[in-house]
Amino acid sequence: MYRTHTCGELRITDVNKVVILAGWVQTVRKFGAITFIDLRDRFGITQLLFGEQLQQQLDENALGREYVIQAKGFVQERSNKNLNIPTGEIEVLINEFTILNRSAVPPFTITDETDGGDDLRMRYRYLDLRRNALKKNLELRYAVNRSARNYLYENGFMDIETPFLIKSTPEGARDFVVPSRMNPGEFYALPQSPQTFKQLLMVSGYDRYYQIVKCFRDEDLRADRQPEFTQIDCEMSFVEQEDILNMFEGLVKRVFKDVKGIDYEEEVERMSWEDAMWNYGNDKPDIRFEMKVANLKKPASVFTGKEDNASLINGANFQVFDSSETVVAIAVPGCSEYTRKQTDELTEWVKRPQIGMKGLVYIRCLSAEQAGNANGAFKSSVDKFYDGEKLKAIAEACDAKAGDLILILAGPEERTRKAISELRLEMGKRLGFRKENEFKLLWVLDFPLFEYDAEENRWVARHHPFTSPRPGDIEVMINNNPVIKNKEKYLEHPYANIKANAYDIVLNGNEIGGGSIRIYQRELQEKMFEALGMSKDEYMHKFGFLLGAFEYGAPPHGGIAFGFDRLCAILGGSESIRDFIAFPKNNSGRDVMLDAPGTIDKKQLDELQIKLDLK
RNA sequence: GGAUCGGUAGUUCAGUUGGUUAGAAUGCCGCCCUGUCACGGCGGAGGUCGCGGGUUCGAGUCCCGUCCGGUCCGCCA
Repeated sequence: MYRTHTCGELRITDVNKVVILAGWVQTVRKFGAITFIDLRDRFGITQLLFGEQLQQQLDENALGREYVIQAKGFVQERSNKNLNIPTGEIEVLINEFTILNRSAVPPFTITDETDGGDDLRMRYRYLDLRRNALKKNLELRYAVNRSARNYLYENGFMDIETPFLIKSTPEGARDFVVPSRMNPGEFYALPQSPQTFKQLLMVSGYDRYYQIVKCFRDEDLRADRQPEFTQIDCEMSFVEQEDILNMFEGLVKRVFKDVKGIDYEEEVERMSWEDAMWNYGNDKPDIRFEMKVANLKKPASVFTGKEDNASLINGANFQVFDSSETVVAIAVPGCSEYTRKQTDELTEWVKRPQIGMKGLVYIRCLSAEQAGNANGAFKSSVDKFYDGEKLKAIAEACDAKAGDLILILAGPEERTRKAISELRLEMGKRLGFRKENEFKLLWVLDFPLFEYDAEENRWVARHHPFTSPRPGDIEVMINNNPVIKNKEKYLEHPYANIKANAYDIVLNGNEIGGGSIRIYQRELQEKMFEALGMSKDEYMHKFGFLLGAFEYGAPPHGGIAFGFDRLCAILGGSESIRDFIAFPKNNSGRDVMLDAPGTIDKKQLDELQIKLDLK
């Protein structure tokens, strides 16, 4: 028997018990005739006390950090207690010990605040995983997993595995491919998601399917993006959007409860995609704080149902505003006393290449007290062009209050809207509005079904090609020719306004899941493929199996997929999903511990009949 | 594909306008220490300044190239 207890188990009530512990040496503290050793395993740390009679044996077999030892002794109350750890009231007075295995000196300290850099910790991931921080993350990940499975099980969902070796369907992300030895010259693709399989399962009648499943996309990485990642993939039959929203906000609430102990009682807010873009500049707004975008000017072709305030800023001979497609602003609360240095710093911030603005206009809304008069005052970087009255009108349009700092960006629609969204998030962060322990959910609905691809002059599916249009838009889709005759005026094409029967669930400004009600009729699915510019030959070749299945009684169905890694990261209060994956890849898609990917030998290539022709 | 920041002791970092023998902390090794828990004290070892080239009397420092790592843009239905 290696041990009678774990290193996190013993308490004051265990005093006088004879115990055997096994684990890793965390620290050795030697005091001449006695030695303390902190012994660590996954469950905790227990202090061992080696008395005088063992010192000679210790001198002959020096214990280094991370040595694996087994030690037998009896539990005694400490004379000096350490109330910072659960086992801190006791220690084990050791009679005998064995070194089970030695350890080389670790390249970094295995402590909560490690001295190791990212790269080093990745290369020695098996050591990094011994640290509390990563252990807590993986425990949290498992807790989310269990909570989701329990909820789905209780709601009649069934876990069904789907294959990893499937067919390449180059709509959307790039596939990872796997050569087939038995079928020379042919390749499997790894699934970007089990999308078509779960739809086929609905056709087969396996209503309420789920899977916590690896998905693969061969695209460039980010801190929150891995080439292989995990989804909670779900699908239901005989449902409409409302059923899905209820079922899966229930899932997230259950995870909050089980994992964080949070009762999320308020109703989950819902917002149209158009309102999200208009008010936040972003399709996944962080609604923990307000600071909504004020639309001072917009191009005529977008947000056709919305009104801007162009009359307030046009015609003042301020070229920047007059010549810009879009002028948007936010009123930052309580920042009217920003100094020139601070506004200059913000200007530099928006001019960084990632944001790409040419400059920043600000208006300081001084309170009566700050201005030293009864009415307050407005000080701006554009005082030359706008007098006090005009600035006041702009401030009102921005919903700014005395004491606010209005920040205004101007430029081309898409980039400027994105920039104001980034600026809003940055200011929210600086002002402490993005609280780590506050969680706010949001459904974003009514996405456009199509996006315009200027390079290929065609429509691409915003979500994926199996997403159905909103019920009212099905007719529009069927009755119109998808071909775009006038590139410049693609926004006037009927397809530009078709909305999808799709939904994203957003948590604190992060998309944690998304899904749609699917197309389940062959004719509409064919129309969709045509709309995306595919020939009949092409879509039959790629998706004939699905179209065939739709002819045999496909039920109405829809579903959702959650980004499991990202959900865990957010619940764990981290920006990076890598800390929540046991063995992640770096930002070049490499596993630096394995040094993968790697070359394969000639024999393997020959068997696959593959010849390399590297450029 | 592009931008940007970084690479100096085992590790995390500092290193001035280019100038003597490249420093600190921590870790490691040795000695001392009976109540520590970031133990303490004394001593010691430890460097191809990522790599290659260039400028210069002289390069960790400046220039060019390259490799590696971080972040971001494009991309990611």
